[in-house]
Amino acid sequence: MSVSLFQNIGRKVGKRERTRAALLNSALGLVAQHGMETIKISEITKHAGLANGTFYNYFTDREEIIWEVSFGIAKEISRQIDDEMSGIDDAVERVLTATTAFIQIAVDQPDWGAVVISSSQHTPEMRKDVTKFLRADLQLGLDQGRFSVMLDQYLLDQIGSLIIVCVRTQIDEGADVHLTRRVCDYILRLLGVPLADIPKILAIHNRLSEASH
Amino acid sequence: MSVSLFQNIGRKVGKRERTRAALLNSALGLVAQHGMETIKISEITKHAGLANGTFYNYFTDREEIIWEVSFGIAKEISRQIDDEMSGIDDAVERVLTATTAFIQIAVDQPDWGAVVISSSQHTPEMRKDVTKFLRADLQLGLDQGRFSVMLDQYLLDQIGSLIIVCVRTQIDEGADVHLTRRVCDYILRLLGVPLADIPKILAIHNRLSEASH
DNA sequence: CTCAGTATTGAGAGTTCTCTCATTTTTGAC
DNA sequence: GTCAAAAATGAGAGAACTCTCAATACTGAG
Repeated sequence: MSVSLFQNIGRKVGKRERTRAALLNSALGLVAQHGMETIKISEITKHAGLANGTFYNYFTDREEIIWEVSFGIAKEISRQIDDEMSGIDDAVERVLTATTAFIQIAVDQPDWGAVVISSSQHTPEMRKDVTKFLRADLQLGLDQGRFSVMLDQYLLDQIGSLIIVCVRTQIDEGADVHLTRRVCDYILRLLGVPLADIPKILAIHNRLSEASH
Repeated sequence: MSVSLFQNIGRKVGKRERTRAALLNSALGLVAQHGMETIKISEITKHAGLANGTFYNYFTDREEIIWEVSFGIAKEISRQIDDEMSGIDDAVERVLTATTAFIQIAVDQPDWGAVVISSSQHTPEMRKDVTKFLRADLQLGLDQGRFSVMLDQYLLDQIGSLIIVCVRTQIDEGADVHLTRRVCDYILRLLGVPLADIPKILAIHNRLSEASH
């Protein structure tokens, strides 16, 4: 889990791929520290132990490497969430699992979390990506009569922003599973799950998620 | 309402104040267009019809003018909201009025809205300021037994983020009072107001706010 | 080991800004 | 109208980067 994202483990992987991965990793670390906007090419290469000019053998400009870093992380997080969700049928449980897993990953790997936060602000395209995995499950929950809310991009953006605030708070102030539980509570409230039902639902979810680890 | 914020209307106001206001207004417009980070001093002066060096007679650097712009807007919005809230006693109605007024102001004056959005991302201090006006009313609602939720900074940040998403959506896609009504709904749900009570509360609120205009 | 193909290097030309300051212009009290 | 104080000006020194490219170093197939 704590292995770098852009690392080709293959023994005899071409040098080209290794250098490329070094640059991507370096950029990932720096974006996490200083945000996406202010990062310098010369910092990326220096931090990767390479000469300035090497950057331009691999990327045309800052935009390009930032985009690839964001996209790589989004893809990897999606993959991990999909893994965790296989075999869960109940719509409510799926929403909670996806939310919890996403926050867990972003908080465990603060570099990733920082990039997710930056991306959600600067790359609207990425924002939709983050909430995409929720849409189908929310629709399922509506079909099952579990939610009472209007499903559209606005709702997804609102739920996404709750999740982002949860991640940001935990990155700033330290991991705290209570904050994750509270955001699950908030999301269920927002979706129109009756207040009286929520404690039981959360208890079941927490029991399930602890059992699976 | 559509008059510029940093404009001293006084007939014979000192030249110093007028130039200062011109710079602040220019910065406000540019921050709204290009965000807080990437704004250039030379753009500010050019857009204000002044020479480059003049900037430094008034501000030490970019940070300072950005801070003053943000602070000025936050103060003015607070003032306008306070006006609107005088004489409202019911905690729930106060929360809805403050929320609606804030969104209304930010959307009517997109420059202000853009700055509020930028500030909420880059200046944590400003984020607390924006939610400060809510804290007392939420406490009041808890005392009155109207809300069922734990009140702390995390809750305020979450509610603040719902409001910011509402503002951002309306700035991007055009003003739409339905989105404001929906965020009021979401906030009441999040605060633990029973689902069954919410439609009536919102109907009363909308009637009141239309009557007062 | 050889050598052609790859990859890396870093000096520097070019660009874009910030911030200073000697000079010029404007202001307003008398 | 005068004139000292206040304000504005803009050329330019300096800093910080980006991106290029000729030169150099490395790699691995034969």
